[in-house]
Amino acid sequence: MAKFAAGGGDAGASPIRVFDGTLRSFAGYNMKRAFNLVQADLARTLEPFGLRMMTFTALALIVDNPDMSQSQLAGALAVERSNLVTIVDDLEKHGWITRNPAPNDRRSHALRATPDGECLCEKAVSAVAAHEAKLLGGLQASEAAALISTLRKIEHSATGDA
Amino acid sequence: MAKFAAGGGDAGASPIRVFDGTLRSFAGYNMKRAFNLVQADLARTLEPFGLRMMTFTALALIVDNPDMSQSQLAGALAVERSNLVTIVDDLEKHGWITRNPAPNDRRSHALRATPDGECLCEKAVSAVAAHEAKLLGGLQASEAAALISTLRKIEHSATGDA
DNA sequence: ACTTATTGCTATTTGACATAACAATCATAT
DNA sequence: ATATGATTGTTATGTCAAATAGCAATAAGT
Repeated sequence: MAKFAAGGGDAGASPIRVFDGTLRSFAGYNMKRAFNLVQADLARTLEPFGLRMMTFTALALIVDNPDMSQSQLAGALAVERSNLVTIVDDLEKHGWITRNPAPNDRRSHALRATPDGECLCEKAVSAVAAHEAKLLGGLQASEAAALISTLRKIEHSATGDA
Repeated sequence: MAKFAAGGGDAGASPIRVFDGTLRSFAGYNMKRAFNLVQADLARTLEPFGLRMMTFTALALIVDNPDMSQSQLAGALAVERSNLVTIVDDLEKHGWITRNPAPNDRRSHALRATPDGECLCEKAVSAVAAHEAKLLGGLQASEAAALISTLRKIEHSATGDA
C-alpha cells in the first residue's frame, strides 16, 4: 500500500540519501512515519477477518460497552454520526452486532455484539496483539510501556483533560 | 476539525464513560489518538503561513536537499509521483521553490527553494517547534527524546531497515 | 537500432471525512 | 397540555487526500 521510507524509496538509480534531519527533530514527523507503518500492518492483519481499522475499533468498543448508542460510539471514535451509519451497517450486515431498541429513548439504538461478533472480536484482538508484539519486538518491555504512557500524556495535554 | 476524545464527546446527556481499555493496550490505538491531536494542532499552526502538512514537509525537504528530483521527493514523502505534482505546483505558484532543468537528465526537475521559500521555511519550522514544545510541555526532556527514539525504532523494525 | 524503464504529468476513481437537511422523538417552558 | 427547541439516526451532498491508469518525452540497456 505505502512503500514509504525517506531515502529508502526506490526512486530511481540516484543513490542520494534524502536528508530529513530538520523534520526528524519533530515528534509529529516521527509519529506520522511510525504510525503509517503500524497502520499498514494493522490493515493487513484485519483484512482476513473482513475488518477495517474503523470497524475493528467500533466492534471492540461495542463489545466492551454493551447497549451504547450510536452517538456515544461516534463520539468515542471521533467520527460524525452520519459517517458512523456506514460502519454500523457493515457490522450489522455481517451479523456481528445488532441494533436494538433502547429502553428509555425510542430514537436511539442500543448496540450489542452478537456471540459471533464477540468471537470475531476476540480473535481479531489476539491477531492484532500478535502482530503488534512482532512489530514492537525490538523494544524493551519498559520501552513499549513508556511509549504508551507518553502518548497518553500528549493526548491529555492536547485535550486539556482534567 | 476533530473533536475527538473517547467519552469526552458531548454525545448527549448520557454520562456513561466509554470504556476503551481493550484498545488502550495497543500502541497503535494510542498513536492514532495522540497523532490526530498533534496533526490538528500542526494544521492550525501552518495555516497562517499558507502551508499544509504536506507542503510544509515537502518544502523542508527541498530546502535541506537542493536540486532533488520530484521522484526522490515523492519517495521521501511516501506519495505517488502523480499526487506530488499538485504539491510542487502549490509551492512553485507561491514562489517558494522553482523547477529547474536537471543537468544530467532532461526529464527530471531539479527542485530548489527560493530565498523567499527558505525564509518561510525557517519561520514555519520555528512556529511548529514552538507549538510542539507547548504540546509536549508536560513531558520531561528525557521522555520526549525517548518517544522519538522509540518511534524511530518502530519505523526501522517495520521497514526491515538494515 | 530496438526495447525497456523512468520522469513528470493528466485524467479518473475511490475512499475518508465534513456539512446540510430531514422525520421521529425527547426535553423543557410555559 | 402545548409550543419550542434539542437530540438521534439517517440520507444526500460536497470536499479533499490518495490510488490507478495511461501518456509523451527522455534515458538506459541490449
